[in-house]
Amino acid sequence: MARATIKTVAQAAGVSISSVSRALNGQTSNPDTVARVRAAAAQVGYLPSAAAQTLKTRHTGQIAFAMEDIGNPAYLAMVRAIQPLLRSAGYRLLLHSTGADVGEEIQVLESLNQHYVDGLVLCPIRVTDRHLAALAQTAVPVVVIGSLPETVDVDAVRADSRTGTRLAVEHLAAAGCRDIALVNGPADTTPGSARYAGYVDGLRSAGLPVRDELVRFTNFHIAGGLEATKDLLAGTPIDGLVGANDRIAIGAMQALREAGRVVPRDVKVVGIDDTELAATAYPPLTSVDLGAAQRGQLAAQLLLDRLAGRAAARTRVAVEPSLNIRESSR
Amino acid sequence: MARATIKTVAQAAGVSISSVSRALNGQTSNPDTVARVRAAAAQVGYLPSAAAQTLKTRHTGQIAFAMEDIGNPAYLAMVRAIQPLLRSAGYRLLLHSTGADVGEEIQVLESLNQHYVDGLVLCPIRVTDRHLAALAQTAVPVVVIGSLPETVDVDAVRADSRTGTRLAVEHLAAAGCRDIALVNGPADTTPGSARYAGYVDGLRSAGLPVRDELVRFTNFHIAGGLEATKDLLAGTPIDGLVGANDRIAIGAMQALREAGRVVPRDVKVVGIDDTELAATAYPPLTSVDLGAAQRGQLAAQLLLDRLAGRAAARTRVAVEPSLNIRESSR
DNA sequence: CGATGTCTCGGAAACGTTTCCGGGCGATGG
DNA sequence: CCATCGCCCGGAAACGTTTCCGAGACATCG
Repeated sequence: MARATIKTVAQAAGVSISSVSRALNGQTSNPDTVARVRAAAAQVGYLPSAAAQTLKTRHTGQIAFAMEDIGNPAYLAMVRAIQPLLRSAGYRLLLHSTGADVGEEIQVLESLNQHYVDGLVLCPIRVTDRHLAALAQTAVPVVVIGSLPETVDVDAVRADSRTGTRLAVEHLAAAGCRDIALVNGPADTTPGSARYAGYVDGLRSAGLPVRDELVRFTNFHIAGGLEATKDLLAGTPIDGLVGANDRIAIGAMQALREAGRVVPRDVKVVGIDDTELAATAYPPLTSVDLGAAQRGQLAAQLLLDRLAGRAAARTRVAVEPSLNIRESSR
Repeated sequence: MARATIKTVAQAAGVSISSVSRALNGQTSNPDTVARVRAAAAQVGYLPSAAAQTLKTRHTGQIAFAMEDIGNPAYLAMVRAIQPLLRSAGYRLLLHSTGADVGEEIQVLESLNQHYVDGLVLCPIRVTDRHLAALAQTAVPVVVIGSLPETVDVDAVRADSRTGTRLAVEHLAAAGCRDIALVNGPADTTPGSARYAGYVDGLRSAGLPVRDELVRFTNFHIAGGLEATKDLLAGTPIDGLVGANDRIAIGAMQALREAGRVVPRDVKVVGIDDTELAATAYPPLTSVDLGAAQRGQLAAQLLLDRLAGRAAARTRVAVEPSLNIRESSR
C-alpha cells in the first residue's frame, strides 16, 4: 500500500487537509474534529513527511556536530553532554568526523547553505582564513568550540588550555620535578600552540629554565605519545612529563614502562582533558580537566538559544580548567 | 540578501528553471547552456535546497546508525568502518545513541517512516517482539548488526560471540587455569546469553565443571566489571577470568589489582571485542576480536547494495571470531 | 522541396506540507 | 427580526525542486 499522506487522513476523517494540519499541529479547531483527525491519522498510520515539512517551515529539526575524530574521548564527553540537550529540545544530532582536514571542514560549513540542518557546533583544531571566510556567510547559526579571533561574529566557547597546561607544570614542579618534558600535539594547531605557551608559563612561574630538548611535537594519538617519548628518553633524563592529551600521556606511560622507568616513582606524568581514559589507565592518570562536557553543554545551549531567537549579541565564553590528581603524579 | 534558488540562477543565466536543473544534473543539454548555467550558479552562490530535492526525489542522502552507547569502543570501530563507505557513496551519517532503551529504539524505527533517512543500520542489544513488529513495516531498508530470528525478512550481520567466548575459555584452560570465572553483561541481552553459552561450551570442551559461584552478571561498563569482580573475589578463589567485554575486563583487572592479585601471574584475564582499550590497558589485555570493523563494513555495504537496488534476497552473514593474545594471559 | 528525425528548450505539473484568506453558520445584542 | 461578531472550516497558494510533455529550430533523407 502506498504511503499515508495528509490527504489520506483528510479523506478518512472526512475533512479538508487544512483541517488535518491544524488539528495535528494544535491550532484552534473543534475538539470533536481534532479527535476524529487523530483517530484517522492513527488508523492509517500517518506520519508527516520530514522533507515537506522542512520545505514549508524551513526547519529541519537536525543539528550537526563536527569534530576532528570521533575516537577522541574528549569529543565523546562533548557529544554526551550535547545529545540530551538537543534531544529534549526536539532536535536530532548529526555527527561529522572531519579527520582534521581543512577541506572537509570547509565543505561542512558550505553545505550548511543547503539547509539540511538548523545549526552547527564546530570544533576546529586549526582556524584558517578559509574557515573565517566560510563562517562569515553561513546560512544557519554556528557555535564554535575553540578559539576564534575577536573580530569574527560567531558565538564561541573555549577552554583555557594555556592555563590548564601551566597548572600541570606547576603541579609537577611542586612535587619536586626539575626536568619536566612536554609531549605536545602538532605545533600548528590551536591546542598545540596554547599548550606550549602554558608549558613555558609554568616553567617560568616555577623558576625553571625552558629547554628545547625537553619538548617534542607529535600527533594527538597514543602511538604518537609512545614514539615521541621513546625519542625523548633517548636524549636527556626527565623526572616529569606533561602529555598534551590523555592519549599522548598514556602512550608516554607505555614508553616509560618499556624503558624500565616506574611511574610515578621515577617520572611523574600528567595528561590533559581528563577523559575516561585517565581514570582507567594504570597507574590512574593525573589530568587537567578542560571542561569538555561543560563546553559541549554551553555550546548546545547557546545554539538552542539562538535558534529560539532568544540569543543576544555575539557571545564568547571561556571555561576554567582544573587539575584532577591521581596516582601517576603522587 | 535572500537565498539563491534555482529561479535566481535561471534569471541570471537567461534560461528557464528546467534548463538549469538539467544543466546542473548532467542531463543532455547544450554544452554552451551548461557553461552559462554553471557560471551563473557560481556567481549567485546557488546551492540546491536539500528539502526540496528530497521531497521531489524521495532520497535524503542520509543514513542512520543506531547503537546502544557511543562511548562503547566496539561501536566506535563500526562507525569508523561505516563512515568512509557511506561518505564515498555520497551519504551523510546520522548517529543515534539509544542507551539500550527499547522505547527509543522503537521510536527510531518508527520515525523511519518520516523518511528523514534513506536507510538504517541498527545494533539492538535485545530484540523484542516490538522490535520485530516495527522492523516488519519500516519504509526504508534496514540492516541489523546482531542476531535475528530466521523468519524476519531483514538483512543481518552478526558476530559469533558464543564461539568467541569458548575460544577465550579454552585459551585460559590451555594456559593451566582451573577456576575460570565469567563476568558477564546482563543475562537478558543477546550478547549476554550467547557469551554465557560460550563459557559453558568452553568449560565442557576443557573438561572443567560449570560452577555458578564463578559467574556474575552486571552491566557492560568498567564500573560494572569492577564491582562484580570484587564480589566474585570475596567468594571463591579464581585463577582465570573472562570479561564479557573489554570494559568489564578492565574493571576486573582494577579489582584484581586492588585485591593484590597480579595479572597474569595470579589470575589470567581475557576480554572480548578487542577494542582500542585492550591494547592500551596495563597489562595489555588478551581479547577476542569479534570483527566489529568487519561487521560495520559488511552492514554498510549490504545497505548500500540494497539502496542501489543491487541486493538480492535477504542476506545473513556471520563473522568469525579470533583471539588476540597479549600480556594479560601469558 | 516536403517529410521526418534530432536536439534543445520552456511550460507546467507534481512531491506533501503549512498558512493565508474568505465564507458559512450559529449565537448574541439591539 | 435583523445586523454583527466569532468560530470553524475549505480552497488555494506557496515552499524549491525534478521531470514529463510538447514546441521550435535545424539538419537530413528520400
